[in-house]
Amino acid sequence: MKLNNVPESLPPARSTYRHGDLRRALLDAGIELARDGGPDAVVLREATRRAGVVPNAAYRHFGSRQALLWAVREAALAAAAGAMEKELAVLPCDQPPADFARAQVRAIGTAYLRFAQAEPGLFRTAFVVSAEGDGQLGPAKAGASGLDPFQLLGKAIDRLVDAGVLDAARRPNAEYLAWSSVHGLALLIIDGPLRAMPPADLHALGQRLIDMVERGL
Amino acid sequence: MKLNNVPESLPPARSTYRHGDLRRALLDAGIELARDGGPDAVVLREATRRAGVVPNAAYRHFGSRQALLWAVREAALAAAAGAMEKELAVLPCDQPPADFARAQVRAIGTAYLRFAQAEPGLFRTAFVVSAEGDGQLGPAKAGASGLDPFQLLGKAIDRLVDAGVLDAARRPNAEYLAWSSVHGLALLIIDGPLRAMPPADLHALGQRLIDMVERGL
DNA sequence: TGTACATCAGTGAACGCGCGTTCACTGATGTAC
DNA sequence: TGTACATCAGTGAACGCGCGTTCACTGATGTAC
Repeated sequence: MKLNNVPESLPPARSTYRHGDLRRALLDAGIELARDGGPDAVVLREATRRAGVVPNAAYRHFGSRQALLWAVREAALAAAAGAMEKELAVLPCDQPPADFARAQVRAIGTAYLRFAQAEPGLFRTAFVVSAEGDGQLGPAKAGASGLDPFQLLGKAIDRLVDAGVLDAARRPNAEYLAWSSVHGLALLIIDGPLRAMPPADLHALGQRLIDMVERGL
Repeated sequence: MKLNNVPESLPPARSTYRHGDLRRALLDAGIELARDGGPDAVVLREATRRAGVVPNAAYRHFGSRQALLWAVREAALAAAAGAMEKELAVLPCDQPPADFARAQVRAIGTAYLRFAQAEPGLFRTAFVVSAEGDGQLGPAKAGASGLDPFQLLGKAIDRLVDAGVLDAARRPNAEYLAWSSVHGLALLIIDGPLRAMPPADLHALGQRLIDMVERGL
């Protein structure tokens, strides 16, 4: 398999001196790293390696490792938002407003859980801000609708109020209650004691959790 | 301030060749590190430094860094269990069984949230198993009652069934639903978007969450 | 259309860091006689 | 009660690792004349 003189499994050596779009390549590599190992796996040197470039070349495009990590996180948030929008898009519109509003909230919760299971690394990169992140997290990036995952949830809960399903007095901070439940379950699943549960059971448990939130909110 | 010739802020140099109880000292240092920085901060070299001992001395007592981390984690779990037991102990017993059972579940949830806020580093060490932990986590260590936090929750939910508050059909896996909610909120608080919320509001939100779970279970 | 030049993306080499872990050692302790 | 000795807790020195980051550079590109 040694058709050329570069070690296999390395990206093909560039023929050009300039890369073309190194920023994009580094970001893609970073996303791949996050996908496989979560935020801690997003490492400058490995990203440059995958892009077929010398380590310090990254500094033309990202001021620091943190800057790259933030960019990856934005991509992860956008991916999560996209997953939610996709789940919302398939909902039938021809139903009573109350049912529709409820279905939207359920869809968002379901999408959150599905995303966590399908892409645990990206999920952790998007939503498990490590302690050193502090207050530095900028405005989260959006899906196609221009809304980030948290805003999507907020809007869905607003619609619950509009449809008369949720008492307006209970509205304030309700998104945090819903988010907590679904976020906690996601974590128990992706690296907690629920790791070993079969996917079908996990889905059923997720739906029970969402039932619980719907009833309890 | 240089009364002796050792750098300040270092533990006083031992006069004896043997340490006395190095294992304990390393464990204590590890717990302190976890308290300040979570599981990732539990670092062999720093623990030995704090114990006033050369780095490799640790290997007389712990086979690896992981072994120390597990010991610290057990201590953190025991601390969490202890906090729950304390919260349970102050509950008045002279109330209807249904109310009592409910109060016990609430007490456990409240203690969980309080523990997360009071000791975020230990909380993360106990309950946020990093992905590389895999299946290696042994049986969790216990509080005074001999039960770990999860078992305490399980028993409390059993009592909910016994008291007729929770339908037996809903019992299976119910602890995971409750745990998810409270676990998620704890994480949103200790290193999520709720970091900045005033403690009083956080407590209120926690109680609303527990209300939600109680109603929705 | 052709040439001089400024720009700046990627190179090459090196830095200091702290980590986990291994090796052969030394010297205080407690036990057997 | 005193001495020889085995045990094994802690020492000293070193290893290799991968990381983020800085420096002075080089050479392809695109623009101005």
